[in-house]
Amino acid sequence: MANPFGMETDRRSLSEQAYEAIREAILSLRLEPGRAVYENELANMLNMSRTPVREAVRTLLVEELIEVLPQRGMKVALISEKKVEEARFVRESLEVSALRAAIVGWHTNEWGARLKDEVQAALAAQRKSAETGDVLGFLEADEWFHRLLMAAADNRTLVSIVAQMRAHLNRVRTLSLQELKNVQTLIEEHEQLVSVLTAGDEERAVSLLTHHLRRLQQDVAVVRSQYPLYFRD
Amino acid sequence: MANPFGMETDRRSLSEQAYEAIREAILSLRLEPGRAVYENELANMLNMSRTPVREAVRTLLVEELIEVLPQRGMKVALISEKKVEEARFVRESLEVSALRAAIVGWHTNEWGARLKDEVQAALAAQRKSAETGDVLGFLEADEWFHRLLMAAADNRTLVSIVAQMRAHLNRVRTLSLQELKNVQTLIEEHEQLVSVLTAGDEERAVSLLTHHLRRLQQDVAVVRSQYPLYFRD
DNA sequence: TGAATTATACTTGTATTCAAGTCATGATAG
DNA sequence: CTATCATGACTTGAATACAAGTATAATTCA
Repeated sequence: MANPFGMETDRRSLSEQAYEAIREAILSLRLEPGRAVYENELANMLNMSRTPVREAVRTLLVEELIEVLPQRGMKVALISEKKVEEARFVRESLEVSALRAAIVGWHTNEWGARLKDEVQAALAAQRKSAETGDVLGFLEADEWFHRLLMAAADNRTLVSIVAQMRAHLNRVRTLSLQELKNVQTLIEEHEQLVSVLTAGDEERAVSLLTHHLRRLQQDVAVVRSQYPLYFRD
Repeated sequence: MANPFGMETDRRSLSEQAYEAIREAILSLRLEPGRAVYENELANMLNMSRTPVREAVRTLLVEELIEVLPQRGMKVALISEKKVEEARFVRESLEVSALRAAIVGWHTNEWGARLKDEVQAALAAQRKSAETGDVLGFLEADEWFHRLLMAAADNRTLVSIVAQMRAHLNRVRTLSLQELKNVQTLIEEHEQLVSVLTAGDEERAVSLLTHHLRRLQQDVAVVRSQYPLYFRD
């Protein structure tokens, strides 16, 4: 056997590894908005050639997380208020629709029981991250929670689009949560949503979720005033 | 000057050209669902090397229009009933939301006047394509019409996602429209929608649009029975 | 004869090489 | 001193070369 220690080499292609690594670096703001990056630089960082990096960049280009200036270089996309609001709008539309489609099965079918436990786990994880001040962990738990909400709608395409929208929203959220100020409110809204959902009040649930998802709109202006260099327009 | 005749060489990158060409070939069904394709084959067809083809494929992969089987080849994605319904659901959610967001300005602001003329032009184009039996032209005019509906919402992100969803829906529609049977109904629904919209009846407009967009659900089963080899699952 | 094994001819994945555009720098001509 | 034009050091874009996995055909051995 070529690999007696089971030190399994990453069997994902280098392109995928590059994609995930670069994307994560952008979303976590380790690669800050507006920063110039170069294919060679990324390739060296990731110990690979330019080829897989280029393929990863190609995907990040579609997601508008990177911009390429031909023959001049690339840069991490600046945050655009317009783009953020567009993404937020799309997310609200889809997540509300998913909630409406799923609410029937929330009680009746198999989803209900299994989901409710996991929802509690997600909430617990979020509370814990809030206590320890782990912003990144908080956002992960938040994503977990919202994914569970959508799960019952059984629409992977929808979930993946929402995830794509989240990419643009998360950079704002990461910045706005630096002081972990409003996290308590967010968690409370999650809990409220769950209780209304188990009570079966569709309209109230939709209203709560809509309100919850619009909260970001206030943050944008604040964040922009704190980090003007991260913004475009 | 190197080019005295103004024979402007395509200034788009080869990657982009490849992407558009391959995508168009898939959507028009010239590359039929399930057909095996190879990077070399496509590169030869397009008179370029594998490199730009690979970059194009990378994007088509994200859109789920192509599948790659490592070290074995690629194939044009089969039509999936599940995927089609997921895409249709997403489209309905977004297009309805856009309509609701835009309906206010349909009368009042600048959009109204400019749009209405173009809407009539789009409808005319659609009627003409219906007469001449031009399926591809019909779908293009249809897309034009729906783009105009969404335009007033001023959300490019939303429009681009709907366009992505349309890719999966269009293959079904292209097949179902081969006999140009229901086109009259579709056009009439468009006209109705416009008149209700100018009348300012939001709820009725939403109801009409929803109904219009759900029409595809019936077609899928019919198309599948006619072209079973194009389907997965 | 038949099953296991080795060639072989494909494929995609990745690295490397070459081409061509951009920009800053500095020499050069006026 | 100023404006213009080479020059060179970058960049991304694209082509080619090489590596490695897969499936099929050919071959060997029992």
